[in-house]
Amino acid sequence: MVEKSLPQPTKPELAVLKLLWRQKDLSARQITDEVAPQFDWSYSTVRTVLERMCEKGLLEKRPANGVNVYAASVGKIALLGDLIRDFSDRVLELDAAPSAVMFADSRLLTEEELEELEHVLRTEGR
Amino acid sequence: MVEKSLPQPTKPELAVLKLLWRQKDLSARQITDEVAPQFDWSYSTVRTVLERMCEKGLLEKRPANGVNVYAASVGKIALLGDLIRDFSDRVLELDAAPSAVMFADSRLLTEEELEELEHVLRTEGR
DNA sequence: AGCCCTATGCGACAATTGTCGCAATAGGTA
DNA sequence: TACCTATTGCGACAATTGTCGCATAGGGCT
Repeated sequence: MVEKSLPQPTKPELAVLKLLWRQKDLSARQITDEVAPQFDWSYSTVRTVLERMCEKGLLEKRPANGVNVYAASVGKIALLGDLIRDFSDRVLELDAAPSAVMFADSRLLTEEELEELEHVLRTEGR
Repeated sequence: MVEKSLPQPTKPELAVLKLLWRQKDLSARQITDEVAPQFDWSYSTVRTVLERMCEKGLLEKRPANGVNVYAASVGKIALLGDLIRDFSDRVLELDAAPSAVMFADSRLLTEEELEELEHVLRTEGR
């Protein structure tokens, strides 16, 4: 099967994704309220970023209740797996991707997700 | 003391740094021979990247034997420490930076360097 | 001294990212 | 229905990165 390579998100893009992994279908306004403070961004800026993320296939936009809401279109585990592999490979030059137990206390992952991640790191291995 | 924040190198920049950590004072030609194949870059491109890295303070250029040679001006451990902290913090949202034993089989580090890294990860912690 | 090859300094251009503002429109409310 | 406010679709511009090519200056060899 074809391995689609996820685009590597920039810092703000990752922040948006994290938010949308927690709560999906948020409006631009809601997203702004959450992430703009951290980056010191205006509403306009956030909207542009959202738009571009849609073009890149990171998000999906859908009208609901009169406003557009956004949802992540890449999975959390899949993307994290990719990022971890890239980091361990390209930056650290490790022979094997680290085991997911290393991330046990990550605020991003539940128990199940951790196992899923472990699996991804093993199989998609390389 | 002032903590100077190292610039985050791009992928090709990191590749150049890795090379120069192994062998310092290489000419643009030598660097090209090493890294260009991986990125499929021309000599010109590599030179531009080197020049820009100097401007950013990642490298230093010095004439030697009639040609310019480049050397890394950021330390390997310092930069890796920064990258690891950023990744564990911003991407993985771990409470504590991982211990360096995790990188024991990194092709980049000797025993001593590993200890040094451990130290950096502990102290500069946060 | 003259020539040739290589290195260097510079300039150029496209794509991506960071960062907004504006004019028009759609929804909700008086 | 008329108005007010929030949303949207666009367009714009600067900085960074990716990606070279060219014209000139330097060194070494004959």
